[in-house]
Amino acid sequence: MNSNSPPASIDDLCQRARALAGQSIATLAQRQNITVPTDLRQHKGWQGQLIEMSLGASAGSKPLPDFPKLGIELKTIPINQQHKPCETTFVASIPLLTINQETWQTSLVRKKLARVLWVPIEGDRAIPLAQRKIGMPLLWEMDAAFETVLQRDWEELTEMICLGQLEKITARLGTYLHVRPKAANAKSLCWGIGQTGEKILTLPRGFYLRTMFTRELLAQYYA
DNA sequence: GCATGATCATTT
DNA sequence: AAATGATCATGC
Repeated sequence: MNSNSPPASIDDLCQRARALAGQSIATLAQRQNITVPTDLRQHKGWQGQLIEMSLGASAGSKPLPDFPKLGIELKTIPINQQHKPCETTFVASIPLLTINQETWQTSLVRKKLARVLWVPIEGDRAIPLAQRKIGMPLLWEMDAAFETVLQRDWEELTEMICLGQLEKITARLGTYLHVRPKAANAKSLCWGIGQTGEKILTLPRGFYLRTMFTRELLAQYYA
């Protein structure tokens, strides 16, 4: 599914990424010999995988960064007509029963967000998918200012999960990071910790980045 | 079920 | 219009 070789270096990756800017989804799909779906309703991950292939990322569901050798995570980010992110960004699933063993320093969230190649893509549903264009990618490293806020969010939300306050957690909590369901449907359940410390069946949850976070991030570099 | 990739659809 | 809560596809 991927005949593209992985980038040999960060410079190599950056060059490849920059070369995508201005290209359309149709163009990239043709190069990979794949068909563009009418829309993303039943193909929600398709666009991300197209970019992975186009940049030589290791495809598949391995729990590794997209570019293992470089330690870089790839994230596409849908942007509106004002070039602002119009969706949240999924970061990681939450191991509800064992996250008490984690700290911010050891957390998957911190690992995944340490270095990210953000690839903006037009996401306006009025634009046919095939015609949407790639924006200028940004190789980003978490800085102290962002980390301070992310850490605080992570610690507050993680504490609530550990204390059995799962049912009190809503997506309204958290400045940059928040917690939302991450499931196939409402019947997909997993075990979590309830109010009195008992195990309860609940929806799987994940950490997501608010649009405000990616909006500020992109604005810093493209302002 | 949980990892990968997210967007959809409804509410606010 | 933006945010929240729900959902879709695929592989192991």
